[in-house]
Amino acid sequence: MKRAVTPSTLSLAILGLISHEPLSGYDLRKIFATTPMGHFSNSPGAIYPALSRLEEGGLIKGTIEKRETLRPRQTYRLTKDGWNALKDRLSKPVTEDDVIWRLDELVLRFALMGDVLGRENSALFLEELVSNIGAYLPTLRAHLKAQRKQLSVNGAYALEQGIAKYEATARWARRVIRDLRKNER
Amino acid sequence: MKRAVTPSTLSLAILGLISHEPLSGYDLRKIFATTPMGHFSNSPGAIYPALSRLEEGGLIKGTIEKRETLRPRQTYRLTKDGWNALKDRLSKPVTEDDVIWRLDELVLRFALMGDVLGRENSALFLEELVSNIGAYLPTLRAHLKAQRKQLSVNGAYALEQGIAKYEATARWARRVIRDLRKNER
DNA sequence: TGAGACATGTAATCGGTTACATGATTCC
DNA sequence: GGAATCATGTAACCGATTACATGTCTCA
Repeated sequence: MKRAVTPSTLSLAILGLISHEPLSGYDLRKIFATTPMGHFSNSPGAIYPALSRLEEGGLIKGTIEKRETLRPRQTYRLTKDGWNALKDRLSKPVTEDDVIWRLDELVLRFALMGDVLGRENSALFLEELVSNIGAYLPTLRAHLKAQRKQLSVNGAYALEQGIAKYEATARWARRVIRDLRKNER
Repeated sequence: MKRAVTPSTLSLAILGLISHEPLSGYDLRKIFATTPMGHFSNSPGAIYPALSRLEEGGLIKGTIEKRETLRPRQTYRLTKDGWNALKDRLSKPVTEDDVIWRLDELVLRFALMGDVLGRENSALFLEELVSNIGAYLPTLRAHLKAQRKQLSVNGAYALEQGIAKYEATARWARRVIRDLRKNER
């Protein structure tokens, strides 16, 4: 019955969106197709199998609306296990590996955690993010300095793009931390 | 004999690195493991099969060094077809889809194109990039404005991170364009 | 003589992509 | 009645991940 659910980014996005309100596969496709929500394919070949896996894993439960008609619409909602799984994935500490390999997923986690973990925990998450970026940036800068000669001209510039991207993300995070704490009530 | 080669990002990275100097699978693994070169797995299960596919496709050719010994080292170099394929992939126009879905691959293309396409073409590539980012940013800002109410607090902030990332990349590109043109000789 | 770097591969598994397939409902 | 939108799915294929497997060479 219970099937292990692979913690893919897509499954996290689905859990997060469904936690907000019950959604059908078609709804999810529309969200991915028409909003800048992460970068997920809106192809049925990705979404419907993912929903099946989540349901087999016991994290979501589908209910058929408008039974009677053929081509019924099925909306999914989180089960208790699903809530726990979502909370776990959103609460994981931020690692330097996340910063290097999965920055987009970290931003997705932040986008989804508001309702689940609250404002102050969101701010703490961003503080972790800033601190990990702060730890990684010197590595990047050192690499640029040490390898300048071996790197091609364009290669060195590309590295600078990576550095600029992280600096911009850290600036954004610091600004949002202030905002979240200021508008606290 | 000739096998179609899927244009994955990994295959582009391999072609680009090999174009610079002949490399073995182990060399590639080391580069992916120890430098901030794109975000590629250094696992043998990804690299050796990719090399095989490229060789079957006639884009690269391996030569065994130190034959005699067991565990010989094999380095690969581009064939004429490989050069053409690399040039083609680096010369493709920048689309808005690339900007939305494959920004990292665009930066990789820039990093690799110096020797192949030259300085002025690199600058032209960045101009295309800047112009496509310029076309996409208003869409993103409009979405933020229009959806502000529907979006969760964190969701709106996350969108702002996306905007900040693109702005930083555009700033970087404009600076590099000036640099490339200034240091021209 | 043992650790660690050098060096290349395979096998099972799995998620995503692409393409295909089907049918209902709504609106002009 | 035809187009567009709503709505769900399957099948073939393929590349990446993970884990396993093997053996060499160098140096302390």
